[in-house]
Amino acid sequence: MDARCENCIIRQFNSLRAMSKEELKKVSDSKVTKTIKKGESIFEEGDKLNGVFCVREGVSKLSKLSANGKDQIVRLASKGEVMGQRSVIVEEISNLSAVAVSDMEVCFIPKEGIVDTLQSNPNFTVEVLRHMAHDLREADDVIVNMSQKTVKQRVAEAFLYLKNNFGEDKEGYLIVTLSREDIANVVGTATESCIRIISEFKKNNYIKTSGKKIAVVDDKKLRDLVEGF
Amino acid sequence: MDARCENCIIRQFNSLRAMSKEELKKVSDSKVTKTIKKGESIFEEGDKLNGVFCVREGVSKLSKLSANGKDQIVRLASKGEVMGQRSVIVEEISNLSAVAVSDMEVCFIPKEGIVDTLQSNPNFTVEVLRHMAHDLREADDVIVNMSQKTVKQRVAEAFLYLKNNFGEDKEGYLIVTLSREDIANVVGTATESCIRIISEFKKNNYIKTSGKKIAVVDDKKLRDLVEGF
DNA sequence: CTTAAAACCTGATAAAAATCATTGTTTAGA
DNA sequence: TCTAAACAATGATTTTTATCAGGTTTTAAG
Repeated sequence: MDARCENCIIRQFNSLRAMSKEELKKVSDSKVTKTIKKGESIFEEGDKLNGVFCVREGVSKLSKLSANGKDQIVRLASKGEVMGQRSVIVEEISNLSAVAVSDMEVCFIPKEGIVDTLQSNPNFTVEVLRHMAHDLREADDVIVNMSQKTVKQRVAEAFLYLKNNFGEDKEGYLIVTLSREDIANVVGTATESCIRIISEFKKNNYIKTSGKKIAVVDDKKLRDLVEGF
Repeated sequence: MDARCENCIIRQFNSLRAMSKEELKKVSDSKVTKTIKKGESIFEEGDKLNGVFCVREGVSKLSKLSANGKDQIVRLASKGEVMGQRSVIVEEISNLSAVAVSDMEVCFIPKEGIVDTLQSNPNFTVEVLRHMAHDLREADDVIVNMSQKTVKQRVAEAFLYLKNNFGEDKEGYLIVTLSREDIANVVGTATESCIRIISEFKKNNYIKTSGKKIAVVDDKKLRDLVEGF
């Protein structure tokens, strides 16, 4: 039994703590660890998933292809998060693609381990349910942001999100380094528009850049912008 | 025990079918029925909900106020749907407001009935979980639509949605009649922009109107528009 | 180190959408 | 049935955003 993976499961699924020791052992024992290089795909929209993926190291983007050929990034998953739960629970093919944004290490948990526990351990199920209810609430917020905020506000929000959720290095640069195109795809805009806004933020000293790395310099100004001042 | 309400619970919560007879009876017996007039509020963003509301008759809009003062309608709930589940499950204050779009009849189910069953009946919990996983997937789709489709495409989509989900009367007019402002708030646009697009659709004979009632005339053209032709 | 490809950036322009202003039309209530 | 308020519609204008076209810089592979 791999303690790191167990922790990963517990933290990531955010609910597996309700599993009994034996259940957890069973799940953890059946895990398979994979190394994935930046840019490689973990699963694709339309794939049938036979289990869930826990992120141990690195960051993955979960995206959906839109009719016009653009990818919309729906969320980012990093250490301690699980990908593919929904598809496993509803037994549908995946509605999202997962692609590594940095070199990654993920562990795969076959669905049997999950599904069995769902059936037999109500506490576990309630915990998963709580987690999903929380995600759904966040999705409501994203919908409101997407439809009511300007591109500029959404870009500002994206930087604050990256800072608060993934942190910054000693020099203040965001740990998660996305390409301009990826940022545009998170925000739902054209890459050029995104770059223009980044240039403007840089000129205003809201952020600074070094290569493709970005650092938030003026938190407050970005927050004000998001709030509409 | 009120058979109509029982049906309402079963269909709406979409998962309560997994409840045992006794559980269902207990829940149904504790129900309170309310009549709500068009325009009246059922609950507000920020309210603490002590139970869920089943819609028996009429339609309600579930919306969230954005920073710029506009309401974003996140979904519409009609006969057989439940409002407030998420807040009850995660025991958080409501993130949405529910306002009647037509005269309504709703029944209130105190949270104890739900929460007890969640703890004790794994099948029920798994069903609720499935339902929520499904909603989350739909939310992903909405996010992609909002960020990647034009306002015109979203308006077209809204009419198709209203037709397919709530139906039309003998003359072909949509049963759910929303104000232009409400349509704009579903689509996430300015009321005037929405009206302009409605006028254009009318001119092109995609739809026809009679007062504030709207009828889809050319399904295919609207679908083509949504798909980007 | 060289070089090709990918990523980034900027300007010009066009298209989409929001806003402001005004008028016409419905609707509900006195 | 009259009237004020709410709603719908449209024009003019501005702002926002996308698109196209062309550069420069960065990156990775030989």
